[in-house]
Amino acid sequence: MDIARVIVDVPTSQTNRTFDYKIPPHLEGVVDTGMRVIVPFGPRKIMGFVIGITDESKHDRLKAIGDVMDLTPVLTGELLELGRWIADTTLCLHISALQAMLPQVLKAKYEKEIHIIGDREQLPDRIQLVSNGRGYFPFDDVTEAGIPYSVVQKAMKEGTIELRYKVKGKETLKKIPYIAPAVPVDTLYEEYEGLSKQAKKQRLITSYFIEYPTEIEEKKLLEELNTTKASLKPLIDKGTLSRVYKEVYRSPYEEDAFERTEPLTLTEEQKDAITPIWRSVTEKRHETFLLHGVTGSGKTEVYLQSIQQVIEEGREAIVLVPEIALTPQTVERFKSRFGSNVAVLHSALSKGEKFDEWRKVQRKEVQVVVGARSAIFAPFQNLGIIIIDEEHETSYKQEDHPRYHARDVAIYRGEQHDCPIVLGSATPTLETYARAKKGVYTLLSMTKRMNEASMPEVERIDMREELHAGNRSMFSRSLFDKIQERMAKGEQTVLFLNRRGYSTFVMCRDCGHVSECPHCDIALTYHRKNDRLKCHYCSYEEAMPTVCPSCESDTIRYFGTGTQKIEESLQQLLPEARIIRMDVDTTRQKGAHERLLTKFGNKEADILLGTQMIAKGLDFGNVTLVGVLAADSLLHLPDFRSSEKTFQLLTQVSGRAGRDKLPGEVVVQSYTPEHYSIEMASQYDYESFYLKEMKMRKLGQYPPYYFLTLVTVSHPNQLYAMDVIRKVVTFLQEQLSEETVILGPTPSPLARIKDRYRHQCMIKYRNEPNLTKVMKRLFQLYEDEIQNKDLQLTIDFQPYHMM
DNA sequence: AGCACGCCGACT
DNA sequence: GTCGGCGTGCTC
Repeated sequence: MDIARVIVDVPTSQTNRTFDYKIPPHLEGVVDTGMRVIVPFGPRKIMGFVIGITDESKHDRLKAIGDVMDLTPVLTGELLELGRWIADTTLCLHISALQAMLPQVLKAKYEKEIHIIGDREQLPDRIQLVSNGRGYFPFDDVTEAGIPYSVVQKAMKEGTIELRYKVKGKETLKKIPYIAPAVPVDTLYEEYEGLSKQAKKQRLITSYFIEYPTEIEEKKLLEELNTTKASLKPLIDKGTLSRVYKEVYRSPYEEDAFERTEPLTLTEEQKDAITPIWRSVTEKRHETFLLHGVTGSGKTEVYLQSIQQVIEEGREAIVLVPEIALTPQTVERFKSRFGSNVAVLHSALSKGEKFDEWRKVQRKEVQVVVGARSAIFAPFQNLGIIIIDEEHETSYKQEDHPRYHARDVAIYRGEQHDCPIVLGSATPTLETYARAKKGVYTLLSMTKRMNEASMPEVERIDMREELHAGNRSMFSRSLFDKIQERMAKGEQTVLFLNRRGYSTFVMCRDCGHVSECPHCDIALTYHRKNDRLKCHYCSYEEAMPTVCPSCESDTIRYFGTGTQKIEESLQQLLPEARIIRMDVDTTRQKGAHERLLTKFGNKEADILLGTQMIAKGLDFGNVTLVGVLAADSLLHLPDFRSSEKTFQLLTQVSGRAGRDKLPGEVVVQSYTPEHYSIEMASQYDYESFYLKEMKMRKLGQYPPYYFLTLVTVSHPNQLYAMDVIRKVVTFLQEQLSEETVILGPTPSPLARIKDRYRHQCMIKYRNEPNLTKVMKRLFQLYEDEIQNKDLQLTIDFQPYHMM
């Protein structure tokens, strides 16, 4: 058993297989599956994952593993299996699947260096110059100096220099210095006696360690004894004391800052919901639950007490929360129940912080992880439950490689660990609800809000009538009156504006010219910070024009997110109102999101005006009015899920009103208030919406009746891309069944990105058991063009965005 | 992906 | 002759 099977860190289809390496004697018993190793690969050295250990190989003349990068495996056996499964089902490279399961800092970095090994005198002058006396230096220095590679090559042949490849994978552990006595107490006494009378501080320090002969954090020691490093240094130099660095966790959340909460008494509904979950936990049985509970019905308490049960049984829990809802408020609810038994993983943490939280899991220091999508890969070995809150959120699907859906991964892991999965939502996706109705998932319903609160009354306003009545503002008369009422009573209002299309673009008012990216078919976005225009898809940037590039008029200006405009007009109508605006502009800064919410929570404002980001998780008791300014802005997008998204958003937003004792009220403005998604959302009638929408989906042959798969082809040459997609469609028509529908080929909605033309086709099918196999063959068919002709082919199973 | 190797046209 | 540009093939 001295051969390791390794997946190498070379993301291309040609190396998408294992490579065998000999385990050298000094690493025998050290190398283990799931470890990262450094291996020679051609002339260089690269990182690889050991996915198996055997005693035979088809290859003779194996190279040996260079070194290990981990002392304990970073991937468990189960995660290695999961990686293979993700690669198989989403058709991504095996290495990409493995990398996706680990924190960013564990990704290897590579350095190429030139080492001088021969006589310096014999070095070519130009290299001599670059070396500047150094024994080795980065390879890039040579390239930057404009020295041709042949010069390097020659020097290598002559034996004066050598190329060395380095793999850097040292994750940055945060270390802080501790001071400890380096000699026994008796010796400390002697040292103390030997110190001169003038060395007051040194005597003080020594006497401290005579009294407490254990290690102490350097900072604390110096503070306590009111001294500085200067007096510590001679003691360390003499060898009386020693400085040791100890690893610490970067702690984004101070543990003791959370007041502990006790489990609340469950309502009847909550009890009914939690009992089957508990049963499944104790019986160690995999089962997927859909916890369908109206906003404010206390889903979180059900999660918390389910987790409690899991912890008591000595097992572990993963809680997924949408990125946008992963606010300190959410985290606090888990931290205050389970304290330091919780690790938190989300994008707002620095890479180092994420790694530290991940390591708490790896070292079995916590039993609970709360995090966004990628937290589903937490390396627990004894999972007792996986909870996915706000199951309908689209952020659970990763949009680039690997294109996995956290829900699918959760169910896969649940099967492996024989544990339940809980999908929670007030507005489940139709796919999920349909499965619950079919009995694939177990449906648990909670229809009442806690503390007897009723759902706020919703008033639908027809903005067409407002217009007829001569009101041309963004605010209906009713909404405006109600805002004023709240202000008079000292209560608060949340105003919600759906963003449509792209945030801030630049348009000429004279000729309608819109500044677009020269490399992509998309409008440029205005960045106020440096007064420049930027492309969101490539890194293109240009200065904000002062006159229109097309007609030279000076009426060119940028159009804000809408929230800005509304803020201005609202301020005009209500000069005394204190308004907080939350959108991409005001929350770009780190921590701004939280700061604004705290401000609003402290009642330092009357109105909170914002986009999507305020739809979730806000829980302010003093908010008694919620206004939706343009409910139909999502509705007319060319997306078969637009009705569903509208329903979800309206329900979500309405749930923000009247969370506490005060009754809430909701005003929904739209130009089509009679649309079923708006009407049924205002009546909180999920069931009717579901039935109606299912009919629409059936008619349109959309999910959940049909599955979708999107195939996109891109290439710098448009004709070439079109030619390929046409052939792809022909191929698919031959390979797939009669009933399967292929739409297209068509240009993608974003027809050009980074100077690449994009064409797509959509596959709609009911039953296509061999689809993955067919798609694999499709990849093989174009392997050469992908490798050598700059062709890109992407396949997205169950796409969320049709781009 | 990188890198070597080989073939080609284009320069000092 | 040597420099750089690309196409091709390989990495245990």
